[in-house]
Amino acid sequence: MEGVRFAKVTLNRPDLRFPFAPNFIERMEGQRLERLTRRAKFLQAELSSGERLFMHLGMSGRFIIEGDTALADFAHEHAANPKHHHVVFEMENGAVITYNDPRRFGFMELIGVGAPYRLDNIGPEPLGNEFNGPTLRAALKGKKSKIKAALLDQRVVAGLGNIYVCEALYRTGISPRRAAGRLKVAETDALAGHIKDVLRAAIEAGGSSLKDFSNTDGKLGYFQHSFDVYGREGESCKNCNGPIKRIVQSGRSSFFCGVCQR
DNA sequence: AGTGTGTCCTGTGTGC
DNA sequence: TGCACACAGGACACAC
Repeated sequence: MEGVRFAKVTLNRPDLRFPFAPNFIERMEGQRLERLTRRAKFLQAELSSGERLFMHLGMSGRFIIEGDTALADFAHEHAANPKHHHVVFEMENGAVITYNDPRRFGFMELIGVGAPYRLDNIGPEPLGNEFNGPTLRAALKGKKSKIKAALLDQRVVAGLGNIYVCEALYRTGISPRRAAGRLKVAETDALAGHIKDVLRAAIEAGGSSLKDFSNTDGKLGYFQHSFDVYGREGESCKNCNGPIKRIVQSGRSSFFCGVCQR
């Protein structure tokens, strides 16, 4: 899509999770997509008009790539139901990009030139140099919230979700119930390292496919087979053989080993 | 500043 | 097989 103009934009409904921006189609058609990047869990398209289109897949969103310039080997392993085709981008080079999202937890937001966006004040990318033991420690300083909630807070570190927080805490041997501001220096150092490690391993495995997640080639990821604790309630801990527990924290499941994680 | 709850939706898996 | 129900990768609003 980079360097190519939007020839035709079709909206099959007035909203996803949020309503589409006013005059969405008119503001998109004819614009060239200058750069396509990612920040946290958001895709960002910079348009030649200077406006920015942010796209979030929510939990069930996916893009389908078709047309005469589509990657030859692009194909989803499970077909999408066309009744959830909500947005279609027809590019000037013949590529057709369709956004499909059964649950409609995803969204697209078109932000005017110079206007602020909700990503402006989020934390560092976990795989970047700005995220490390000392910066994590600084972000957690004085926090009374649980470390589980703190790591899901995008202002602390951007882009971690429920799965990888559970896995990183297990690898570090830290209970999800610990107060975030009371971790020791050695613990925040180790935690930052394990966060990077688990993300790198997951990316290497093509991501985690719980239901129908696909990576950017449309292929299923397989990191779910490498989970140590996520979704493994009642199974034995790989380290101590004790049972993996599940608790609910701020409405989300936390999986952990009560013996290894303190 | 925290925590907990509810909300937006549909699809899937489980248990009866 | 049919049905009811719990639960799901995220982010936000709101009450307390």
